[in-house]
Amino acid sequence: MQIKELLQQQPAEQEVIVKAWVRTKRVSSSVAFIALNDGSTIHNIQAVVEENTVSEDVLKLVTTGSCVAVTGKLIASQGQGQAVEVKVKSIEVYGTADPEKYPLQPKKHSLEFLREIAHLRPRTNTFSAILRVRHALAFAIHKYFNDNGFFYLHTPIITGSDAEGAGEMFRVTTLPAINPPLNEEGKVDYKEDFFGKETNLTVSGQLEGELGAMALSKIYTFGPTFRAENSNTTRHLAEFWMIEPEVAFYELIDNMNLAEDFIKYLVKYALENCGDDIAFLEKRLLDEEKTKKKEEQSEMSLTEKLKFVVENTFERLTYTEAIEILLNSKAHKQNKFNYPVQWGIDLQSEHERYLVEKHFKKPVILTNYPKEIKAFYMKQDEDGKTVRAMDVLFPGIGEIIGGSQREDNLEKLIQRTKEVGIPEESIWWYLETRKFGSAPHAGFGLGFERLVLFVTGMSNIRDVIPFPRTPKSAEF
RNA sequence: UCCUCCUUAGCUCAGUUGGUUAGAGCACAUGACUGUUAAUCAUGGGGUCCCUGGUUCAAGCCCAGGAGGGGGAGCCA
Repeated sequence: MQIKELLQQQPAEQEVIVKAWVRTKRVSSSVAFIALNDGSTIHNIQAVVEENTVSEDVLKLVTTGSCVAVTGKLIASQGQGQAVEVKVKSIEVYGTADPEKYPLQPKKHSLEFLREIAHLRPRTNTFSAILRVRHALAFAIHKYFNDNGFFYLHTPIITGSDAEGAGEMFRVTTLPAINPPLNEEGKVDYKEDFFGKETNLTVSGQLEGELGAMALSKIYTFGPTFRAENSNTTRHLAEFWMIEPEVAFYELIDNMNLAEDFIKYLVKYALENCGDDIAFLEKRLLDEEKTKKKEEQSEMSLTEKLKFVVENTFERLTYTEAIEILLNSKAHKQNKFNYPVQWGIDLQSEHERYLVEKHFKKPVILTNYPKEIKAFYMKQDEDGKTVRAMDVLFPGIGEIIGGSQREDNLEKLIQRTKEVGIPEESIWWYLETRKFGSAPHAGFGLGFERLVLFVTGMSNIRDVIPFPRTPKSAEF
């Protein structure tokens, strides 16, 4: 039985076996207490070893980090702090952990240090809580879509199109790194490569997702995504997970409604199903906040923040309206922005942060951006200047969703590909969806780790994925 | 990639103006203690001061280069 279940049992001296890792051991002359955790819950179960039940030699091997199977009786706890505990009959040690060498101590460790021991950090309270929340959110994503008539479409991880324009790509090749075959021009001859052409890891499943939506109407993808950008920030990974719904017959407004409903559902699901873990993370956050200056401390606790998102509507406004607000802001008038504000600029983090954290103090959906700063596939507005793009901006995280209604008019789409320099033949299959039975449709990409960041209240994206891949870092 | 800060015991960090044998808390080991909650108390062991080179009678401290890490920016999800 897992500890999560055991802690909910009525203690009636029934025999139980607990297989778990030792968190701490406290010994006095006649009794020893062992805190055990198997990752099923944030809570430990306490095993009580009374004198002469377990040999000294065995008890000596029970140290922080070791793995044991404890057999005993489940009884009501005599001490404070827990309802039940295990009165130990015997202990089998599965694996020892030399206390001189085991890096996790029963004390607070810095997140930076834990990142260096990513193979062991799931054994800490903080990371096991994060991983359970991460799981719950992933499950809720599938549940939401399934319950709403969406089909899970598996888009390829290896792609032959380099036209998505979402960022630098990782090359996939079986050609030798030294002396690869060359063509007549002296360049690498990809005709000799495994796929007979240049291939990369996907930067987005969207283009293929659209193909699915043009047949199944409502699809979503949820898979790993790769960007070879040299990004060194708290919100970027080289390998991350992205959710991309794509829906036929949806226009921008439907897309916004979906995005808002979807996020609220996920946050609510976490609140309802991960209460213990979120409570733990909230406490952790509170301790951390205490070390900060007063003005930097957040006004809301983690739970309050999550409830606030669930209970309030997201602010919706156009890019043009956002620029107006920025131009009329004190920050702009007092020259506080590092980047000047003007219609046509790509909004900088400081601008987004002003809108979300200072002006509206809630999630914001920005729409109808200038076409020059957005992707070629976004549907052009009637004014010829803007496109039906939408970004969902969250406090502390920035862009959590980027999406749009797609251009469904073949001529207009071809014209845009020409303007931005994408060769038609490289995405002929994408263009054909507009040639045969085209339909209005829309979709978006949600950064999974950014969502997990928000729900857990963590601040570095490397701490919400088990094994982060970032520039110069792919250990584990 | 740019800006900025950091690197001293297993962990978190202190280390004065460059000056003898580099410190603390926690962890760990040993002992004490009839029920603890990251137990408590006592004692003890533990150091390539990130690396390379330089300045100096003398470098953890100053200078140059490099490596690793944090935070911010850009790119985006």
